[in-house]
Amino acid sequence: MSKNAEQDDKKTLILNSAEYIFQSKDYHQATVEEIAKKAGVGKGTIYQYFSSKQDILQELYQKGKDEYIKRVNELMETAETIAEVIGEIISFHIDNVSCSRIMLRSVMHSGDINHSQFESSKHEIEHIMEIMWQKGVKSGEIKDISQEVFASYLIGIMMSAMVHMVMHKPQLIDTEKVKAEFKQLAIRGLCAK
Amino acid sequence: MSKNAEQDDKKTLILNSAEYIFQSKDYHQATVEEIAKKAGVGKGTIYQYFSSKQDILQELYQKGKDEYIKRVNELMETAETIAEVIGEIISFHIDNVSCSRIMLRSVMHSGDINHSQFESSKHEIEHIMEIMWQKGVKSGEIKDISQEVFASYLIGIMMSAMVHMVMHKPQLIDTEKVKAEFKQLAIRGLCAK
Amino acid sequence: MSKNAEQDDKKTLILNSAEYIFQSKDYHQATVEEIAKKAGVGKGTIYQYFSSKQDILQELYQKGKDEYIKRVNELMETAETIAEVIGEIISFHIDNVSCSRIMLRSVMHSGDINHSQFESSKHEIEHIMEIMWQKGVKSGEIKDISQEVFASYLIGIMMSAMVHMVMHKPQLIDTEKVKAEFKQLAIRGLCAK
Amino acid sequence: MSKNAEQDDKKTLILNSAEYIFQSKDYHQATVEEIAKKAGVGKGTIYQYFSSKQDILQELYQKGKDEYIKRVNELMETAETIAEVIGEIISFHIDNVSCSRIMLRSVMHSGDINHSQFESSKHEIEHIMEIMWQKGVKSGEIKDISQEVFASYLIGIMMSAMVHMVMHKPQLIDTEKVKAEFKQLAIRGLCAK
DNA sequence: AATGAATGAGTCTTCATTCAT
DNA sequence: GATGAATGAAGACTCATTCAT
Repeated sequence: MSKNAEQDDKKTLILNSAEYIFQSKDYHQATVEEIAKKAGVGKGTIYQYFSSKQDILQELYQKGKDEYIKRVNELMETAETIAEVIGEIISFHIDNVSCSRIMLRSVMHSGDINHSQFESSKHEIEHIMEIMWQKGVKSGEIKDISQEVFASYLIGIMMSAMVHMVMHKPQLIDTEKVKAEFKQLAIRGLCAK
Repeated sequence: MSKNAEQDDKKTLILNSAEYIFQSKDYHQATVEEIAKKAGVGKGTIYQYFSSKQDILQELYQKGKDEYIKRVNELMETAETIAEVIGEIISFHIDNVSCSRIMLRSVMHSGDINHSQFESSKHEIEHIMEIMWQKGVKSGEIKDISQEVFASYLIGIMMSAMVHMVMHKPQLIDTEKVKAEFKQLAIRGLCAK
Repeated sequence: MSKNAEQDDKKTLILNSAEYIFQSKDYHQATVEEIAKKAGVGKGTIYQYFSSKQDILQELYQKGKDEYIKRVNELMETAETIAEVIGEIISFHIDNVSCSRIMLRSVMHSGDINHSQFESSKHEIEHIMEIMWQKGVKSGEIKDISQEVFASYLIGIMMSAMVHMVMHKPQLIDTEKVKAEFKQLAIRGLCAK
Repeated sequence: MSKNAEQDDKKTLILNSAEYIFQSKDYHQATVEEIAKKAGVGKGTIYQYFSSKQDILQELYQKGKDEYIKRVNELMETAETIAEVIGEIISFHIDNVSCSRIMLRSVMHSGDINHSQFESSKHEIEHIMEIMWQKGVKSGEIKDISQEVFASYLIGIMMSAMVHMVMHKPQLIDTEKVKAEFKQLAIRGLCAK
């Protein structure tokens, strides 16, 4: 394995550890030491891969958002209707709770995330949603919903799916049934018959 | 003004100041000194009305939740259909962004709020949603949505509304138009024709 | 009752309250509020009779010491032998534990007491002990003990008595028996046969 | 020097610094910052070796008491008479003023020391004094002093030796002469002829 | 004169970050 | 490169003291 690959491995290791810790703890409640311990490295090592604690959150957020955007773009290319796209996005959120959680946190304490970075990814997400909205309007699926409300609504549905997963014990949830219900709700709301 | 009223005034003053600060800042990012300064009182004064920083958050949360439950109960008594109830709830959230924000924060860092208090109010909210759901099922408005998903969805709509208010500059929003759109989305999603 | 007498009463009230509190608590652990509450007066009232918290301790110490010096001087005039004087002093300490306690505290954290005041009362006590020592040497009761050690020893005996009273539950102590034993110890030690 | 030894060194360094500070200041008057400065380390370093300010006092007390008990036990094994033991203990106290001081403080503000720890060491000391008393009674040295008073007396003598050292400038004291006098006093008091 | 609400200086304690090994 | 001991800035909280009523 090359030098570079090794480095990437350790960085990923720390990032995964941070993701795990941030799942149960606030950014301010999680300590760098804790993240280091979970990753099985020394506290100082963290600072060889990240310039600060903030930076870990930034990269985590960036990574999550990039994967997300990529995924949604793929969906948009293959899907016929936006009903289908929305259905897939909801599935994605239910299957990847931790990803949603990070994104949700970002909205809440955007203070912890570099402002300009937050703004730029906000635009990125708004852009993708604009495209979805245009597609829906063109296909006749969306009739009476403004672009702005469409975007907020979609985010809210994702949040509610996430809240659902967080509030109920995972083992008691029939994931497939929940996915189906949420899809129906979302699509029925958006797409006027 | 009586002694008691004065005391309530100062407590309310601090509570309002805290509410304002917590709007733009995380619990951990907001400092007691900051809250005091915003309220125009000394640091020590805070501790005459609250036992700790946590206590401020608790009371804020409690107050917000109590007002909310009271409001929803009132709505349920007067409204004819749950469509109407839901419409009013959405209006409420759009008009009282800070209230939603506090509630949303509670879900995110429930760690900052006394656990048993959080659990008990979770039950309270679940209970009220159960009643709404039953009402909707009885009236035939809700047909194919399970109670759990109904609750999560409703929370999601509220979040959507909140996200919308947070993401866009208040002065650029046509509040009444936004309300109408969100109501339509919610009711169309929930209430099968 | 005259104005002056009333004033003295309230001052004494506070002083007694402070004495009671300082019995179970350190100077720094006892709060002014606590002393006020015990005395049944407002916190602010304390500052009408004392310039500071320190001042309360000073006066308490002064009062205790003055009473003590007065008492010992009386004893010296009436007693025939210093054995008798010492016996009476020990009785006094066993009967007035709180007084001893204050004095002992003074030695320990002399930092809490105004330095020059402490020095001056130290001299006062040394002076009275010098007189006792001279009396004992003259009467032949003391033969081979230097004046300095005599003073320290006497203080030690008092401390012993106090420690005894502090360490054992008061109700389990046969006060008269304890007095007799301590007297015997002290006199036998000091007064060579 | 090994890692472990280094660590012990720094802990000891802090402990010594604290011992020095507590000599002239009350527990509450001494600040952690002061202890750190005296030890030549940062404030934060203290908390790598001690969990709290209290913990420093506890360890200091524990250490002093352990050394003391060990020393007295050694003396009891080698000494022929308890007169000899007592003499040695007095010498020890005069030579180790700071140790006595810590012990004396413990009696005074036992509130600053963990209660159960205080109780357990009280029993330890009482136990050792019980053995001394039994030895003295068996050898005929102690005739008419009860065990409880014997213990208090011995503690008092130690205190008086300590007070003597504290009250007089060290350089003006003829240590050997003082030791001899205190021994004579103590033994003559306890051991009836 | 009496009060207690208001205050902020002073403390302990935490934790992100640095740096010598 | 990896480490974790050392650090001090920052923050919650206490309490003696003041002062308006």
